[in-house]
Amino acid sequence: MSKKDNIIKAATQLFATQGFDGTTTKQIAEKAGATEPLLYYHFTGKDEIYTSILISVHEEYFSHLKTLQGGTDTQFERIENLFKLHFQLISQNPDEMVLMVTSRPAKLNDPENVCSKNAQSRIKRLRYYLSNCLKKGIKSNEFNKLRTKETTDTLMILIDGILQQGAKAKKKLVDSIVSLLQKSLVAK
Amino acid sequence: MSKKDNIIKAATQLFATQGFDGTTTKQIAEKAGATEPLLYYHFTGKDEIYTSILISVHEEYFSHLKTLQGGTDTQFERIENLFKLHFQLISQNPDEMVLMVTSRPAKLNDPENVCSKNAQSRIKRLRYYLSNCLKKGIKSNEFNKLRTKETTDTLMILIDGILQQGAKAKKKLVDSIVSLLQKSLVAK
Amino acid sequence: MSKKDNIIKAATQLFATQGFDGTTTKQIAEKAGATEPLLYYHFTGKDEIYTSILISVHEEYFSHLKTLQGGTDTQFERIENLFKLHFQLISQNPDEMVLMVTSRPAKLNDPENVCSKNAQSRIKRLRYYLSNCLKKGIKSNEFNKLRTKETTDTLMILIDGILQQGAKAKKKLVDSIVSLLQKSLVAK
Amino acid sequence: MSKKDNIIKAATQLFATQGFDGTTTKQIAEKAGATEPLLYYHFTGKDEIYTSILISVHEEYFSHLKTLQGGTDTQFERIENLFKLHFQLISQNPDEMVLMVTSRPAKLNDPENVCSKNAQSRIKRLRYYLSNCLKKGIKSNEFNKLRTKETTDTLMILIDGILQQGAKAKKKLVDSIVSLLQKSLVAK
DNA sequence: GATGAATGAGTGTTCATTCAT
DNA sequence: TATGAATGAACACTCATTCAT
Repeated sequence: MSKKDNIIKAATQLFATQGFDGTTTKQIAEKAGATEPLLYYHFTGKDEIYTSILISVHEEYFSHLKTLQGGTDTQFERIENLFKLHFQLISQNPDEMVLMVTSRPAKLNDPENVCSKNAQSRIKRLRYYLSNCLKKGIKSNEFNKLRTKETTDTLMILIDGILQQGAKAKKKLVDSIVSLLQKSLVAK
Repeated sequence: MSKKDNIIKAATQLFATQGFDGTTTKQIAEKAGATEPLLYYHFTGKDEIYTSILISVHEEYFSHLKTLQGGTDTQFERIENLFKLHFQLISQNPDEMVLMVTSRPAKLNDPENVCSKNAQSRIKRLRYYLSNCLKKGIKSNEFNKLRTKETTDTLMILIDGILQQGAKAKKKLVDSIVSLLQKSLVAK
Repeated sequence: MSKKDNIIKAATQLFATQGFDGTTTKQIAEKAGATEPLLYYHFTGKDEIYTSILISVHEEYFSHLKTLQGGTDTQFERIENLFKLHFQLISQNPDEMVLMVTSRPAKLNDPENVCSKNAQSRIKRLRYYLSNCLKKGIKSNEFNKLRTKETTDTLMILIDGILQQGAKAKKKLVDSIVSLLQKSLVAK
Repeated sequence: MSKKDNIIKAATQLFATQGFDGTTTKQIAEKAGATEPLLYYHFTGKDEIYTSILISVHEEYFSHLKTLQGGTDTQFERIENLFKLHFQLISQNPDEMVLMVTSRPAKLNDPENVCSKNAQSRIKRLRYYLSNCLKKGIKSNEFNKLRTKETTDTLMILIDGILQQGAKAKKKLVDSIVSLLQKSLVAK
C-alpha cells in the first residue's frame, strides 16, 4: 500500500473517531507512518484530505445505491433492500460511513462546499428512493395510508441511526427495524 | 442576566453548532460580551465550561424524565409520552439537547468522565423505561410479541434522531413516528 | 519603554537591515525581549507590524515636509532646505528612512496597499515641491532653462540616494551635492 | 535554450522582482519549466544560483567597463561615456542590473562572500574611474575645483539611481543628468 | 468581578534540500 | 539529465491558560 493510501486510511480513522477539528496533521502523519510535509505533497492541506475522503466515500456510496434500482420487488422489499444495503456498508466500511453521516466541521459546512453538496445529494437520492417506494406502495394498496413526507423522514432517521452506530451495528437490529416497519407500513 | 450566564449561553450555542474542538475560548468570550480571563474566573477552563453545561443539561433532562413515571396510562401511552417529552425538550432547548446527543470530543470521552457517565446514565434510564414498557405491554398482550432489546434500540435511535434535528424538529414528524409505532407495536 | 515599542523598534531595525522576507517573527520577538505570541497580541501579524511601521514613518516624514512650505527663500534655498531636511532625517532615523525608500516586498506591493499609497504620495509631494521650485526659478530667471521633468527625476534620485546610505550618510556629501546643484541650476 | 539557461533566466527575473528571500526554489523551477531537483543537479543550492548569476553579471559588466578605458576624450566625455554605458546596460539587461545594485540578502552579505567582493570591486573600479577623471580634469583646468571624494560619491549615486530604475529608465533622463553635470563640473 | 498583557505548547503549512530511480 | 517521493528544520500563527492589577 502506498504512503498516500496510508495517509487516507489513517485520516479516515482519525476523522471518524475524533472529528475534523479534533484531529491534527501530526496525528495523521504518525498513524500513516509518514511525515507531515508528505501530507502536503499529496494534498493541498488538511481540508483537502478530509474533502477528498468524503468525495470518494460518496462516490462509492452512490455506486452502491444505483445497484438497488429496478427489479420486480414489492415496494416493501425495495425499502428492506435499502436497509440491508446500509447495514452491509456500515459493516464493511464503518469509518467511512460514520464520516459520511457525521456533521461537517463549521468551516467546511457552507452549502457551496463539495462535502455539503454530496451530503445534500445523498439525502435527496435517499428521500427520492424512499418516498417513491412509499407513494407507489400506497397507490397499489401494498401500504397503509400514511404521510409520505414524515414517513420518509422517519426512515431516514432510522438509516442514519444505523450508520451512526459504526462497527457496533448489528444485523439483528436491522432485522428488527425491518420487521417493525413491515407491521406499520404494509396493509393487512 | 449575569456574565456567567452569558458565558454559559454563548458556549452552549457554539459547542452545539461548531463542536467542542471547533470552538475557541476567544469565540466564547466574544459572543458572551466578556474577556477570556473572565472565563477562567468562573470556570477552571474550557473543559469545565463544557462539562458543567452538560451536567446541568442532564440534571434538567433527568428531572423531566422523572415526571413521566407513574400514571394509569397504557404502555403505549407511556412510550408516546416519552416521545412527546423529547419533542418538547428539543423545541424549548435545541442547543442543549443537540449538545447532549452529540458525540463527545475525544479528550472528554473516557468512561470515567462525568460527561460519559451522565450519557451512560441517560441511555440506561431511557432503555430501562422503554424496555419496561415493552415487556409489560407484551406480557399484558397490549403489544405484539417482539424482541425487546432490538426494539428498545430502535426506539432509542428514533428518539436521538429527533433530538439531533435540533430546532428543525417538527411536531408532525413526532406524530407520524408515534402512529407508525402504534401500528407496529400495539396488537390488534 | 513598553514591550509594544520594543517590538516596533526591533522590527524596524531588522526590516531595514534584512528586508521583510529576510526577517522572521522569531527574530523580532527575541530582539524585542518578547515572545512570538505577543507580536500577535499587539498586531494582527507580521504584515501589520511592517505596515504600521511604514505608516507612522510616513506620518512623521510628511509632518516634516510641511515645515518646509512658505518662507521668503529663493527657489534654490528651498531645494537646499529639502536636501538638508533629508540629511537631518536620515541622521536621526536611519532605519526608518532606509525602510521608507527600500523596495516593498512583493506581497505588500500592490497599488491598493497602504504602504504603496504612502510611497506614491511621498513621491508625488516631493515631485510637486521640486518641480514647483524649478518652474518658479526658471520663470524668475533664478535658474537656467532646463527640462523640469527630468531635472526633478534627477533630484529625486539624489535625495533617495542619500537616504539609502542610512547611518553612513555624511554632511559633507550633502553639501557637495548642494554646491554641485547650485552650479548647474542657478543662472549666472 | 537549455533548461539550465531557463533556470538562470527565471531566477534572475524572480530575484530582481521579489528579492532573494522572497523567491522560492519552487517558483524558480516552475517559471523555468523544470522541477526542483533539477535545480540541485545544476547548482549546489539556491545560494549558488544567486551567486553564480551575480558572478556572471559582474563578469559581463566588468568587460563592458574595460572598453571605456583609453581614448583621446576629454575627462567630461569619459564621464559622459560611463553614464551612457550604464544606460545601455540597464536598457539591455534590466533584471541583471537591478540585481547587481540591489542590496544583498543578509545571509550572503558577509565581506568574504564572492557577491560582496564583486560588489566591492565594482564600487572600487567605478570610483577609481570617476575620481581619476575628476582629478585629471581638475588638474588640466577642464573642471572646476571641487571635492573629489564627495563628487565621486554623488556620481555613484546618480549611476546606481539610474540602474535602480530598471526597464523604466529613460534616455532623456540620462541626457539631462549629463547636461546638468556639464554645467556643474566643466569650468567656463 | 474584571481586564490588559503575556506565554508555553502546539497548529497547519512551507522551506530548501535529498533520495531512489 | 531528469523526476516523483520524501524529509528536517523552520515558518507565521493560534491555542488554552496565567499573571499582575
